[in-house]
Amino acid sequence: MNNLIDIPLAERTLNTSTAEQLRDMIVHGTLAPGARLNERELTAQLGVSRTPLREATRMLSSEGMVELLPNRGARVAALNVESISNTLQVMGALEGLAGELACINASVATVAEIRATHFEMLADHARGDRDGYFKRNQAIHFMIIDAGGNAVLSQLYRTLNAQVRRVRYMANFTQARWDQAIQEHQEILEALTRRDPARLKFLLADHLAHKLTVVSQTLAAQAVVTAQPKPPRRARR
Amino acid sequence: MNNLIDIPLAERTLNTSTAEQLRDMIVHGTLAPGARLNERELTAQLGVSRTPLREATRMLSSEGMVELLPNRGARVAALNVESISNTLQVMGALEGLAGELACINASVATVAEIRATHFEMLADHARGDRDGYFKRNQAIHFMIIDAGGNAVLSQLYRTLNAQVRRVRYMANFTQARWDQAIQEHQEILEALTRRDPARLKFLLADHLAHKLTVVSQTLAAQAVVTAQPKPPRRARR
DNA sequence: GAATTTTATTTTGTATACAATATTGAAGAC
DNA sequence: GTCTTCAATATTGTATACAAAATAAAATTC
Repeated sequence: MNNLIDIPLAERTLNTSTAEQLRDMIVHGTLAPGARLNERELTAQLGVSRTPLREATRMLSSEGMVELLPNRGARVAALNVESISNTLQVMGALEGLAGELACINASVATVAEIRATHFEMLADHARGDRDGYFKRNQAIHFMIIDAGGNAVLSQLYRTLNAQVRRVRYMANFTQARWDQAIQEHQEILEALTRRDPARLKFLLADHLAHKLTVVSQTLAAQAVVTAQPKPPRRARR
Repeated sequence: MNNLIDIPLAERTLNTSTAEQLRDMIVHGTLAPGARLNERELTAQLGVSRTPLREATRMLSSEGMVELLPNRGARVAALNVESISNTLQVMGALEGLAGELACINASVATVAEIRATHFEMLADHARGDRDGYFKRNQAIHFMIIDAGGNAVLSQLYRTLNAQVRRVRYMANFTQARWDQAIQEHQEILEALTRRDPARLKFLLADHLAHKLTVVSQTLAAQAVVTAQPKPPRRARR
């Protein structure tokens, strides 16, 4: 008989992949904050029936991506300064913990890989490649988080990070701030290399606090982003 | 026209209440760690159809309460020392943050209410009323968390707390540990009253570390708790 | 005209039907 | 006896059908 433990080789099912697609659409802004999720439209668009679509939206609601309105379906969670600030605060606490854990648990190979990615990020910075920079930057943060070896922490961090990624703060990311962020990353890498948990914790928290500043400015600038208006309905009979 | 913002007066729907029932069953151990969630059985038991039941289990999977096995449904997430230890570590980081925030944001009235509940908890301790103690204890921790004024943090803490509540660690909760916990709570209250964020953060983290010890012992003792065996199937034709 | 009621239509919530996969038990091979 | 093979059954995944609620348009009142 097959043992229950060793089976998740598994093909995925529609609810999971639909959730992934919706998450992407929300992160990329295709589904704007506050937008209603119309099941008929989305089923047509994604080519699935209502059942897996609804299961997907319910999963997203538990992740905080969408809000459920009883008898009115779901809408994309709002993106205001307060909710993002709250999220970043929590991420700061999680990064702090991850930093401490990473100092204890990170293998030499992992630190080496973080260092390598750090230099690739410096290259992106030198070239002025912002997209590249953001990718490496994310990768470094994920590696530090994962180096802690706490799966619950990693999972939670990713969920929260997706929320923050919904804010497109490129515009408010000045060259000066970029240079400063690079400097901060330099210190982060040094603290990790020296395995100095208190220092690493402080630096990561500080780094995130600066990010909060940039994101807040962005949100204040674009004020409340809402969904586009609905098209008119066709005439009766 | 009705504004979208002010509507969630709302009656709840079946998926939400079913999720609540399942969560309770899992927390109380009616659904043991590792147990498969049979849809036919559960629909009969809860009196709902498969659709809301499935939506509920999908929500629970995003909360980490159950695991989804593609084409094999869902099972209650395992309860091992590692996952609980991970969860408690994260809760510690969150409590630390909450403590700092509470020192800044808690109203005088809130602190007074926490103090009042603290004394009721002392009464429970004096009477040896463990159930009462656990309730007040939970209430105090939730009040501190909520006093921080970070809704994301509150929400996350509650989700993680539900996971930990699945461990019934009463047995390993000795009188000595109980007395010590009471002492720790005394200091926590004092730090909050003095609005000393660093101290409060330390105390809360320390308090949770002790809890981890007790929980670990419990889990080590009862080893791996698994589901009861299945009843035999009726004969063919 | 504006405000209100009524009716049509859409949208969501829930149940069920059908299809695909997994599991079980029995029959057969050895 | 144990190990395969195979068919019956159960279980899950997905689509659809039906019911209830919400929404929007039209009709009515003032």
